[in-house]
Amino acid sequence: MSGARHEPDTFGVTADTVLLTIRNGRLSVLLIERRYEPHRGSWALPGGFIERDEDLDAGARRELAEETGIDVEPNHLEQLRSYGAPGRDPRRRTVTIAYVAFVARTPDPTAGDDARAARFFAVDDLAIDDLGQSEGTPLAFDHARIIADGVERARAKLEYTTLATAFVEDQFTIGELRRVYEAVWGMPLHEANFRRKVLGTPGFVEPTGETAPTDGRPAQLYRKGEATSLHPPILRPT
Amino acid sequence: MSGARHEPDTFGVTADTVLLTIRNGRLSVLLIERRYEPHRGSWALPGGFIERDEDLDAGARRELAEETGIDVEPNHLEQLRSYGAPGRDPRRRTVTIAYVAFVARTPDPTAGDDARAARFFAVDDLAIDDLGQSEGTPLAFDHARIIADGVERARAKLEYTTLATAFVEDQFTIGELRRVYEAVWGMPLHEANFRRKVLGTPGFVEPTGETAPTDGRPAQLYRKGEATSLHPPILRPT
DNA sequence: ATAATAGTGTCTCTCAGACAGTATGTG
DNA sequence: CACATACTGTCTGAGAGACACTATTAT
Repeated sequence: MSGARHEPDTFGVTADTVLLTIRNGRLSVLLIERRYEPHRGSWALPGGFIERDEDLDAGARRELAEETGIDVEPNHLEQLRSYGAPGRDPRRRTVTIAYVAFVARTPDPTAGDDARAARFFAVDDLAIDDLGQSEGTPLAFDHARIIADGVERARAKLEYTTLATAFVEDQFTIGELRRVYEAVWGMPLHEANFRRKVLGTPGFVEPTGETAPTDGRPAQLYRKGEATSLHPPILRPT
Repeated sequence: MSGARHEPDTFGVTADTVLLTIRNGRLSVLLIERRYEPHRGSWALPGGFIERDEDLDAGARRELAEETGIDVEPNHLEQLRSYGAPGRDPRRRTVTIAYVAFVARTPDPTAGDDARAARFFAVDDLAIDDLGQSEGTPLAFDHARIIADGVERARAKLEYTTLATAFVEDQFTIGELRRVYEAVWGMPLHEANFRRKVLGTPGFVEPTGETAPTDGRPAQLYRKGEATSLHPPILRPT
């Protein structure tokens, strides 16, 4: 960090959150429709300016709750990365600290003051290309790029952590867990091998002894185990 | 991001870089001794305030060069994460965007204006504990934690990317590459299996046809291949 | 009965780890 | 020669992918 020779330039600092969940079997992200300029009427990530004495994580959580009514546990929120290109916000120089959150089913979002609407979009429908541009719904700022980076974080973390359990209810079946992987990775998985890998990874899941009805044979219910990282990892098929 | 209802608080934004290299077979980080308050006389990461119309990456690179005389290629610099706890800088509210850089041998650093000295420290000698506190050299701000996070990034990236080639010269032997892994991971690797894995990963390295003398039989020289990610990964032994 | 999903058993191929042995330089 | 490092060959065990088969529900 620099010495005190000249007064440093000032920035606005925002926190924007990529909240991901599975809706109707599809990986989905929570967006708001902006009520104010800039990008009024565009869809954007929920977020806003960090306050003077507020921790970054707390600010992300507060803004998410204010704009969408959804409150996430602090440990379900993790920093993604920061975006601060000059000109990314036409008002003034800003840096945004992007967060990702992974949740199971939530209550329907309710639009807060700064938002005209708040709802989930299936990530596929946004059709974000390699350059971080959405070919579907136009997104505010550089939020298409941020969403793409957040989705890639989720895809990578499924491989070597127990993140998938964040997307399902407290009790869940192996089939439900598999459908999380399939939704996030966007590909079908081999059912029998998936089961063998999950049950063969100590601490990933624990049986509860209960069963749940399905469209076929009822399934054993499990809950999240103590492990947080997977050894060995469950790798994406090539 | 919030609407325009109230004027947002302002932050100073800095970029600090964890520049890692291998010196004397040990993973080492470049630090400067601070000339000015706060933390005058403490060792710190090179970095400083981002300027008004400057991209974050460019600011990190500029500050690194100003304070240490070391200029890194932009593609050898990647964002680590941001740190912005209230009170982390006693002067004013700041957020720092931390970067990591991975380089082969560099010219010796030369202390710039804000630094009384600049030199490399073996990461082990800093003895950073799980809480991100250095038990050896006292470090300014939250830089011990940032260094620990940067080192963990390097350790993780060796597994699934060709990052190791950034730590060696343009031409290198398999033994040199193995010693990079050993220095970063802090453990000896099985020589024959390491060779088999590296040569069996398409695009990791390409033979040059030349040889280099060693303390034993001369070794084939290789250069970096086209691959950037490793399939399959080279996993850390348990 | 069929359809649908849960769950088991097993074969094969790849690959990591381990180890033995050979090759080629220096002192 | 001994010594050091580079390099090769091969065995074994773990695990991924593929497939066949059985189990248990609803309709």
